Amino acid sequence: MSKASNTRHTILEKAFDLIYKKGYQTTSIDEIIATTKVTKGAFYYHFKTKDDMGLAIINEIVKPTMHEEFILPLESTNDPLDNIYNITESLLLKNEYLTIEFGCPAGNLTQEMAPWNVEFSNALNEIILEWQSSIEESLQLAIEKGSIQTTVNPKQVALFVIAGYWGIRNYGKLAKNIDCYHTYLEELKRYLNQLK
Amino acid sequence: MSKASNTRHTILEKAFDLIYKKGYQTTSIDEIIATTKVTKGAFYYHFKTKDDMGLAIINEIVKPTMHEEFILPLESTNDPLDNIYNITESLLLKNEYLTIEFGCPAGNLTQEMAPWNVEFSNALNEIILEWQSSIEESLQLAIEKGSIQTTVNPKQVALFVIAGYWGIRNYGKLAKNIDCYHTYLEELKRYLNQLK
DNA sequence: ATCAAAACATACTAATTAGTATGTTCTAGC
DNA sequence: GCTAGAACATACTAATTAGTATGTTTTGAT
Repeated sequence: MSKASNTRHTILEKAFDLIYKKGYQTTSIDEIIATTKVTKGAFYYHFKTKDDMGLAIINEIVKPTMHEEFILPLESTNDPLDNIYNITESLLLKNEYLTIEFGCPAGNLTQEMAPWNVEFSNALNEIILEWQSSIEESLQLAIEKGSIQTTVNPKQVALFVIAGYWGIRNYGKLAKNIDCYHTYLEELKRYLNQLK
Repeated sequence: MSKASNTRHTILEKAFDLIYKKGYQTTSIDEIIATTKVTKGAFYYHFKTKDDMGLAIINEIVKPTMHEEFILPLESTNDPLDNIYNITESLLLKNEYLTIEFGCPAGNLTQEMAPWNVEFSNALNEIILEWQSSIEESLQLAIEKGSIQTTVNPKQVALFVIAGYWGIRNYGKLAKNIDCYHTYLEELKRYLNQLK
C-alpha cells in the first residue's frame, strides 16, 4: 500500500472507531485528525467533505466487514438454521471489534443518519439487503433440501432475524450486560428450531 | 394548567418532536426556542441545561406515552399473545405520532445517548424494564391459565419481542416503506402462535 | 537532476453551539 | 395599590464546528 493510500485508510479506520463509539454527528473532523495525527490539509486532500468520508467508511470499512462476518459464514455447508444461530452468537459474544455498550455500527449509522442523508441511507440499505437476501437464499435452499418446513417463509424469517439482531444490539446498549445476549440467544435458538 | 407550566410543557412537546425527527445532539436550543416561540431566557428559566430538558422529555413525555400505549393495553383480558401482536401491529401501522422514517423515539434516544449519558440511560432503562416486565407477567399468567405452553420462558419471549420491535423500527428507517412492517408482523404472528 | 502533480501543512473564516448576564414584566398575596 | 418573587426577554460570550486559502514538501516518471 502506498503511503498516500495508507493515510487514507488510517483516517477511515480511526474515524470508523470514533464514529462507532461516539456517533457520526458528534465526531468532529478536528477530533479525527487529532487521533490520526493527520493534518487538516491531508484530510481534505483525501475527502471532499465529512459526508464523503462517512460514505467511504460505509463502503470501504462496514461493507467488507459485514460481508466477511455476516454473509460468507452463511455459505458454509452446515444447516442454515445452525449457521444463523452460530453467526449471531459469534457476533454477540465473540466479536473483538464490537462491544455491548456501543451496539452495531450499521445499526447506529442507520438510526442516526437514515432520515437525513439519502446517500448514507442507500449505502446502508445495500449492505442490509445483501445480508437479508443471503439469509433468504440459504433458507430457500434448506426448504428445497427438506431440512426445514415448507411453510417457512424465507423473506419473513430473514427480516425477523435481522430485526432481532439490531434490536438486541440496541437493547444491549441500555443493559450494558451480556446476560441479555444469552437470554436472547436462547429464544433465538428456540425460534429457529421450531422452523425445522 | 398555569401559564408557566404551559410554557414548560410546550417546550417539552415541541422539543420532543424535533428530537424524534432530528436526533438529540443535532437539535439545538436555538432551534427549539425558534419553533416554540419562547425566548432563551424562558427556556433556561424552566430548564437548567439542555440535558435537564432531555431528561424531562424522557420522564414526562416518553414514559407516560409508552405507559399508555405499551403497558396498559397488555392488561386487557384478551389472550396475552393476541395482545402482544395487536399492540405491535397498532404501533407499527396505526400510531399517528410515529412515522416509519423516524423510528421509535425511545429506541433512537437509546442508540444515540446510552453510551454517553448515564442519566438518559437510566431513565430509558426504567421505561424499557417496565415494558419488559409487564410482557413477562402477562405471559406468566397465560402459562398458569394454561393458554400457552409451560415450556415458554416469559423472560426470553419478552426480550425477543422487544428486540424485534426496536429492530424492525430501525429497519423501517432504511426501507422507508411499510411493506417491511407487514412482513415482520406476519412472522411475529407465526412466532407467537407457535408458543400456544 | 528536473519538474509536475500528488500529498500534506498551517492559518485562517464564518456559522453555530450551549450557556450567561442583566435586564424587564407579570402575578399573587397582602 | 404595593411588593417580592416568578416568569420571561435581549444581548452577549467563548468554544467548537466544517470547510477554505495558501502555502510547502514528497514522489515518481522522464
